Amino acid sequence: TGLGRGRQMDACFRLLREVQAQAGPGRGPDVVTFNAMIGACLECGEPARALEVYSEMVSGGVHPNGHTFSSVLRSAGLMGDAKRAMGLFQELRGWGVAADEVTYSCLIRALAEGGEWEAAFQHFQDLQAAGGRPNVVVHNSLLTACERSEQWAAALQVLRDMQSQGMEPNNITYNTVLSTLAKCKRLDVAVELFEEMKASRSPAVQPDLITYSTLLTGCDRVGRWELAMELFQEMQKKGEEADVIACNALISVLGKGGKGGMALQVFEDMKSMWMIADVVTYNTLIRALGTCGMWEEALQILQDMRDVGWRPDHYTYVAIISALGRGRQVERALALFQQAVTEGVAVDAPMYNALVAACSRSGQWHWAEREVEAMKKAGLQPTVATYMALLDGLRRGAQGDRALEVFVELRGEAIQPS
RNA sequence: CCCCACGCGACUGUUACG
Repeated sequence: TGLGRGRQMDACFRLLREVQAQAGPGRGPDVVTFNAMIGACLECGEPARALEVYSEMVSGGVHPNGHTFSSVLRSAGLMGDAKRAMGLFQELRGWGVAADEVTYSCLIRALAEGGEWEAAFQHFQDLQAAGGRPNVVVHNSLLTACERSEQWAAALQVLRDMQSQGMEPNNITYNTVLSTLAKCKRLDVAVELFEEMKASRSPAVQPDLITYSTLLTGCDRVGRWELAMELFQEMQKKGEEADVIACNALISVLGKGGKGGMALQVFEDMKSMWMIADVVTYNTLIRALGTCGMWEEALQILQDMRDVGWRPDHYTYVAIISALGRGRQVERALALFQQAVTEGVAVDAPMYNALVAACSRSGQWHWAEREVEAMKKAGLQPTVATYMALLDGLRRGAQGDRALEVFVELRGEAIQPS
């Protein structure tokens, strides 16, 4: 466990093998040993290896227990593998292990990550039907399932059910519902719920830093930067100290609102508050500036980012290429794309899409065509966004016939036109 | 033998490709 927390996976495995080598009658790795190993794999961000250890454990005749299953269910969740999670839950039954609240929260969480919100509800109801009384955490996990699958009405219903059953929702409960509403662009409902939190008599329910950040994201989704600013100030007035995540969310919403200058100001304020701007901050700011047409400033921020020692990642490149595209700076966009390749940053569809869009916006439809070809050659399937960017270029270049051909082509690739 | 202790598990926010 200690080695796992210290991200020393290899050392964990060496230790496990050592224990196995010294195994004798009544001596050797037991459930707890294996559970600790599985937990260490999770700690190190290796859910697949966690599942391998589990297989090794059961094939070695060691009986898994409840802890084992919660960990392997979490592993399946991290891999977004709902099927596997359901299979593991069956295995738990086969071993005669009792499923408790932790087991259910992990199972529901795994189903959530796999997008299987209906299955999550099904298991939740099974638990209730079996006479179980899911606790707050299990409810919150179910809400996470709603959040991931963007089921805001279901999420609200879960909250109301909790209240009518006399179960005390906590901040996490409210924040998860708010996040669902934000994702579904229901800021109106979110604000109502926020008011409900403020009016709550429960000490466990009071808007916190996460509540405010969630609302900022909600504002971002619907382009309400003024409200976002108000909320941010209200938060500070209440003594909640803004963190990097909240500032990043604020920068994002300001960018979408066309307030590049204000976004830059937030960035400056962060520095004066000794806050460490992280990679997300830089990426968000670059995107914000790009959205506002401020590509020169965006390039400057990219430089600053490097100067302070951050490595641009693929979000950075997508943001900067798209910023340059908006500024009709194709050559620069192409150069930066090349740089991404040189630096070993994974080139994916979004990056090509931004590049194709940059070509198109600059009126270089034949370059756009060339990049789409390059994309295919790289083994990447063009997406709707790719075709939209390409069609935009053909439209600008008055290439009607070619546009029709491309349209037929995309239909043939079973791409759903918007 | 009993009691106790120790070791393993769960929930919320930030950068969406056109």
